[in-house]
Amino acid sequence: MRWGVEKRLEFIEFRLFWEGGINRADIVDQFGVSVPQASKDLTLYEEKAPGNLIYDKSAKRYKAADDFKPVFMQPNASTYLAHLRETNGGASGVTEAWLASAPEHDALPIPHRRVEADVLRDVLKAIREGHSIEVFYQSMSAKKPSPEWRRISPHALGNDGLRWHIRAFCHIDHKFKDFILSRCMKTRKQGLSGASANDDKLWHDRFVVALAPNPALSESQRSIIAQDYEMTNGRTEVMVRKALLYYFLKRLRLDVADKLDNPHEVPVVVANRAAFDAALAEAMA
Amino acid sequence: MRWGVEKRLEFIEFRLFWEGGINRADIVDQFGVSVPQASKDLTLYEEKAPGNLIYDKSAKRYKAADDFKPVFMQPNASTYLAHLRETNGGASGVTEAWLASAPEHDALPIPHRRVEADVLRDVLKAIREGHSIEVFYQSMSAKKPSPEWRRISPHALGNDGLRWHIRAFCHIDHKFKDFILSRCMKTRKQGLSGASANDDKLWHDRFVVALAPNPALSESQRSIIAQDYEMTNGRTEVMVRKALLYYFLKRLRLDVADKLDNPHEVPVVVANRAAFDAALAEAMA
DNA sequence: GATGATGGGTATATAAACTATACGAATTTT
DNA sequence: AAAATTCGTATAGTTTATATACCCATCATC
Repeated sequence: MRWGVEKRLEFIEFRLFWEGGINRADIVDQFGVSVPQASKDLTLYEEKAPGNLIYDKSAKRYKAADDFKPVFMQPNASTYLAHLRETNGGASGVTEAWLASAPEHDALPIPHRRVEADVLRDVLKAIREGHSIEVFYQSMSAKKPSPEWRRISPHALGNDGLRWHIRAFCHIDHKFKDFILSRCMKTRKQGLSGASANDDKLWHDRFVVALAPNPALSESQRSIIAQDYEMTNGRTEVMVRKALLYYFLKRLRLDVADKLDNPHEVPVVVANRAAFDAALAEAMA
Repeated sequence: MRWGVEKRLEFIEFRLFWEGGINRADIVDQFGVSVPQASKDLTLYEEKAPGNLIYDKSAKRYKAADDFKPVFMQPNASTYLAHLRETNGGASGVTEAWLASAPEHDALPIPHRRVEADVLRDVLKAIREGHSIEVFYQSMSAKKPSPEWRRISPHALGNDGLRWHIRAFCHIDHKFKDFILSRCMKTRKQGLSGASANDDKLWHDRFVVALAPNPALSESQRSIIAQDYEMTNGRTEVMVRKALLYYFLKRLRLDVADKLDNPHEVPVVVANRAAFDAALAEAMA
């Protein structure tokens, strides 16, 4: 079966599962095929996935059968929700509007300067080809009130939950650091790499964070949290790169749990705190 | 031009821009077309976007010209980064692997129970068709140590930055509330809606949060933050639904800024704090 | 400096996919 | 009862893609 046909069948199934029904017109709109072709696609889908399709004459619409069994996709809530989130942001670029009758929804607005496509493209190239590059970077350091050109040897990208960083060797400070992608305004001439990606110990080393339900919670609440995090024996372990450990602490509000927050707002605490603090100190050095 | 052809040209352009080069083999792998067809596609691309394509005989690979000008897509860093993030999570479902030579990357792991696809599907249906539904829900309330069936009339989905909520009228408490999607284990019989979506005042009302650079920062740092957030006159305004206001506070760590964090970790503070607190109190009532 | 492997281009005949157009049937709206 | 909508399907013709074949350039290896 050709790629285009396969995609259309996948689309039919996606709509059936997530939105409950589909039309010839939906297919025509999405793929720009003719009406007879859309008919054929629906017939073909019925052939490949017998019993999934029921035509509701009254609604003039195909509906998913009660015992609907997907064959062209694995229904995955995360995927659907990711699509939904993209819908929000607008400007989708490559992605299609697979979601027609999306529910009303909203995500927390995270205000931020946007990343320049050309900058990202050049950084990706430097990572791929293993060379250094100069970025016109706005540091937060008090000594550097205006942006300046800095040579870096990038080797990876990291996301701290709110924004993306470039993980790179800094040719000025002679060590590996994070550079916030949105603070890179321009790039210019490439050069030789200043360090091997393998030498970035904090990036490659991971610390195993042990999380346990907040002891300030009642026993029944703790057991709920244990289920929520799919814990075994009241523990769950999360591998976190040492370079991301600090952000992990902040994002999950693990630092304020016992001080400020209502216990039920901080569901989990770090169980191996001593080791965690040691690893964090190492990462911050 | 047919949809399939268009997609392949878009793919060629995507790879050229973000990964710097493309091969016949890439097209064959991605779309399952024959080798001669991939050749024709590349020729066609050159026709439609003259000058973008340069064949590097030595690397045996088409490369993007220096003055590459995309015609089939708008290069958008957010889109690329969203793709990258999906790569991390695995289990992509519908999305394709447009990224071949993705850079090394990692996102902060956010541990959580996964959402059941069937539950989400049923909730979406209830929202779409405007009826109520029973969910087997694990509340955090101390009075309800084990999950129980609750009838809700959902009307929207909300994301607090870490997880998705159902925004719904609760038939037990007779008010609109958030239900954490991953804590809904099962669903069962539909019923009549208990309230109109329009009556959810906290969902529809938005509060305009005024953000300003943290005054604890130096002047030069404040101006950097102002650029970062694309502020005008040292202010930026963010519209936040009152139902999400509390999460906004927590997620941006606006509550701990002055108490716990190093100023340069909390770049912005709320400028209209009195009004903010009033709106928050209203939302929490 | 011949040899083979690899990656690209192209020609031909054939097959599959798709369009345009047309017409008929079932159902709902007016 | 008439009009509109949505489906299905048939026909003839076009476009797209395949399979197969053969040629060319570059590069690594012997």
